Amino acid sequence: MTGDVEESTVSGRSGSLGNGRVTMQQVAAEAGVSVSTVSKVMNGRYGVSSQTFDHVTAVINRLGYETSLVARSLRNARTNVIGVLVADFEPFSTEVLKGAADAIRGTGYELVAYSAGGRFDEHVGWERRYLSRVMGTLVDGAVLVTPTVTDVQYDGPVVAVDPHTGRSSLPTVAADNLQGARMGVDHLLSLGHRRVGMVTGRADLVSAQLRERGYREAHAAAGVPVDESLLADGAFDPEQAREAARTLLRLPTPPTAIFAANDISALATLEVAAEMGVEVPGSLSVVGFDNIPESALAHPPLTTVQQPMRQMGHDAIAMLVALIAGEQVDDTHVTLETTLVLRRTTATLGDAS
Amino acid sequence: MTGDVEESTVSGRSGSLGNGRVTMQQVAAEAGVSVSTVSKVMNGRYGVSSQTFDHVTAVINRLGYETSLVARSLRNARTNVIGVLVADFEPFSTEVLKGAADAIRGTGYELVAYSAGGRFDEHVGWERRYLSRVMGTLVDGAVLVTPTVTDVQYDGPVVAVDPHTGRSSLPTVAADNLQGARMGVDHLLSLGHRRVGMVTGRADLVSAQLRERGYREAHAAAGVPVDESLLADGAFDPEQAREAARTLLRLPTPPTAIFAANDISALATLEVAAEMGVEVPGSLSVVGFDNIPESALAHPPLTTVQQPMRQMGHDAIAMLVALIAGEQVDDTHVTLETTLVLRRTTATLGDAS
DNA sequence: ATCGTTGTCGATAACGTTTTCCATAATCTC
DNA sequence: GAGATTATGGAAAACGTTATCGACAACGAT
Repeated sequence: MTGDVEESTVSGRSGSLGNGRVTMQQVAAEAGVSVSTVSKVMNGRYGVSSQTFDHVTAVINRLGYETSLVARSLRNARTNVIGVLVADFEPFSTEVLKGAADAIRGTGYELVAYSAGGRFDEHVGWERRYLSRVMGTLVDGAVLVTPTVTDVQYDGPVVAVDPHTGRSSLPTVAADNLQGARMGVDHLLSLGHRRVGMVTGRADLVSAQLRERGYREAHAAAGVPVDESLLADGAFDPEQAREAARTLLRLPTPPTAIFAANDISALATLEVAAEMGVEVPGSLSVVGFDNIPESALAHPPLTTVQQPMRQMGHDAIAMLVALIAGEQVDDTHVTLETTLVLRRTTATLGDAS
Repeated sequence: MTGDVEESTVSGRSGSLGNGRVTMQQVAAEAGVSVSTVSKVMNGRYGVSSQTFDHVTAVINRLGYETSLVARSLRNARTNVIGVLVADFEPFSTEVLKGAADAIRGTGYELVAYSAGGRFDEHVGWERRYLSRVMGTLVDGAVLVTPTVTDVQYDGPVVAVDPHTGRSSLPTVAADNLQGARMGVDHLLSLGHRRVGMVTGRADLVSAQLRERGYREAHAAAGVPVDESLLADGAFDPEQAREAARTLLRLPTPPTAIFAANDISALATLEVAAEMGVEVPGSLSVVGFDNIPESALAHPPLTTVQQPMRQMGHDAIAMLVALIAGEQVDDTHVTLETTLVLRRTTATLGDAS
């Protein structure tokens, strides 16, 4: 009656099949029942006596049977997997991934990450092709974390986590670039700075445009006119940002503060300042945008506008799960607040410390 | 005869099916051929005239048909996907992932990353369960990048990228911890230091043991006796490493150099030195291990022993692909050389700069 | 004693491919 | 022009599940 009987019967039989894996048929044969019954046992369905349940369970364990997920997926037309497509494993997407991994817990979905491997720009439309390939066959839904996702269109359950756009045809989770930039520049202005320079970002990205707009709006709100010569193109690129910072600091009357569209750019600005012997924050205040991990380690530690990256990943998954479940999602364009992280690169104007 | 005819026939029909995706049946029906033929066209198999080939291709494009990967996998008993299991998306595993993503190109495999989401230690044996679940059903092979993979056993194509062990029952790609540690300590010794302290790592990990052994061997080779009071337990933990560094620097005759088993520990040591007013590298030289991205940003930038993380990911994939193909792999325990990255935390003994 | 009920279990048809094999039509050889 | 060869297309069986439904025994109720 008990399980001991199971243990003694047919021992090495399962190992006989070449390379393969134990199948449900084999379990059924071994247990002397039908595959239907084994299936029921595996899924805890109603309609099997506790006797046979125990018996089949014992056989399953003994044979080390694991259900074939592809067969199940084929049959059920769903995979219970959510895919996250990242352009590359850089700090931003990695943080988003962590948030997503956190949010996936308890949803019944598995999370897998696909990386385009950096070569993203080479293949325009990669996202599109990726989506048509894996959606509905490998994953039930997808989160896109790619730099230029704006033009992607897709009808299935897909949400874009977008550091660079507030809006797209896809459901989106993004940070409030405008508000963040305004806040960062406001901070500088309230410190007494009147000549605030800006290292701008890639002109084609909405995020960069919004951040510049925030810069202007902050000035307008404070009644400070914008000196156009104080804006230099950094293009979200370290090298170009360095160049932009140099341009700014070599001005006849250089700015006393610089707002960078990017932490990368802000870090570059810091380097240039150090090169030129400009004290930060003594003679120059700097504010960045993003709050990538490196910012805290810079010298001095960078004051910056933080995007809630983990939160973005989290919310994206939550929204996607709702979307897949067919629930009515009220707002498909979530905008998350940014926060100002005060560190040591800003000081009141004229303050030598 | 040409393709124009295709464009004009049946237009909106494909959109009629509820949620679904275009299937091969539909393409076949639409093109007026059998599914076999469509399959042949999709896979470029022999036995279809160029006429029908073009015709079917046109229909495929018009309907936007994509082959169902799960059905294909079920039929072929292979998925053409390789999985990488990481404990968490921290710097080390992220770098490995990049190397892997790079190596996967052109192999015909797709790469997906699974994260245990940090909660790794909570579930002992997670790797085991993961493997039995996904292997042979979602992936054809797997790379394990987990902290304590030593005890995992599995017969399928699996290779472990292991920062902490030179050997395990699984095929392994690892860095040469012994040689690296010896090199790091050697550097210190050759700079004239005679009292070299060590902040050791987690005693249960082979990597930590090897690094300590390297420390001792370097001393032996240089004919310098090891003062046991100069070893303090850092346990690969920031807090504990700080404590260890404090202990070392408060010694009656403190060390003039410290070798840390870890960059994390080295960074902690740097902090403690700053706290206590000990000049680096003026009064204290420091060498770390790993070369995580943060090290370059520390102040002063950390001299450290670099593990070739990208390379490890790359080699792991290469080996795994060979394993899956059933090729004879000569050495299943690859050990990669480490290199010393000289930055600014080391100086000759007594040199005030 | 007969007739529903319930409780168990198994046959079977999908799911969307790929592949092997067979049927036909077209072409070639003598 | 008859038989053999070659091209082309399709039928059907698998891959390993799950869900629906029907079969059957055992049982209580009338």
